[in-house]
Amino acid sequence: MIADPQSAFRALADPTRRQILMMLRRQDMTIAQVAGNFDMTRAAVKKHLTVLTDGGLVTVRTRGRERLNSIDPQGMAPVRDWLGVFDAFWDDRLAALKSAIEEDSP
Amino acid sequence: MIADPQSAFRALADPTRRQILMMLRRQDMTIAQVAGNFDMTRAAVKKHLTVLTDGGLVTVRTRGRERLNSIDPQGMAPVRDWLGVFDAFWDDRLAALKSAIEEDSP
DNA sequence: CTGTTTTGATACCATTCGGTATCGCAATTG
DNA sequence: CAATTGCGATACCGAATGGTATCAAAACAG
Repeated sequence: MIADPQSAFRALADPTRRQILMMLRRQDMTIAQVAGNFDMTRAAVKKHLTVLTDGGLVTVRTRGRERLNSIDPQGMAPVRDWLGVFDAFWDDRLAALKSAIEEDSP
Repeated sequence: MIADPQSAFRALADPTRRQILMMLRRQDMTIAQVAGNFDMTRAAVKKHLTVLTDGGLVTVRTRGRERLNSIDPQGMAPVRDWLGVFDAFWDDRLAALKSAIEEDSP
């Protein structure tokens, strides 16, 4: 049984959130730091970060009055697992294509 | 340069659409066939299929008055490519975690 | 040709979503 | 203590989204 990927897929569907993930890849950041890189209010960024944490892609740890956001390395596992189902599909398709070609040219 | 994954991520964000992809994995289907597996109107399913084709995940071919929907094997490439950027990140993180643990318990 | 079937297109509705404005709270700093 | 700083929470707004109902068009059957 694999985890429900819905919240993760939902989190990845917004370009701003994917951009935030790209930023967090380099270093952990506070909300204010993240917001400094966007033309939107801190509250809006906070909402995006909430969606990302709900999706399991980001974790938060408190340090004094700061809240550091970091990527959760395990977060994309449900997404990868779901997409992995299609690997077999690709293989099947290609195999079918291959045998079709082989039967065409005996 | 990799393709913009926005439309594909958008398409994958809805559970109904992911379910449709799972169904199309087994066989190509008309809109009516797909709609037969859901408790919603054909028009609603048609909208989902439009989002899926916009995302490059599904292609349509006309056969008589039927419109057969099939999965596009190349459609998920932009998504995979985008996610791939985080592979190196995972490795780095896990390596850092591993060495941190090893340094903690000698 | 007439009627049925499969589909596309549109108008419309309720909900969700991305965003701002604003308030209040906790932690540092003077 | 008071002032500042960083953050969370909420109410509110416009736009997008998921869904229905409905109509028109194309392809096949009789």
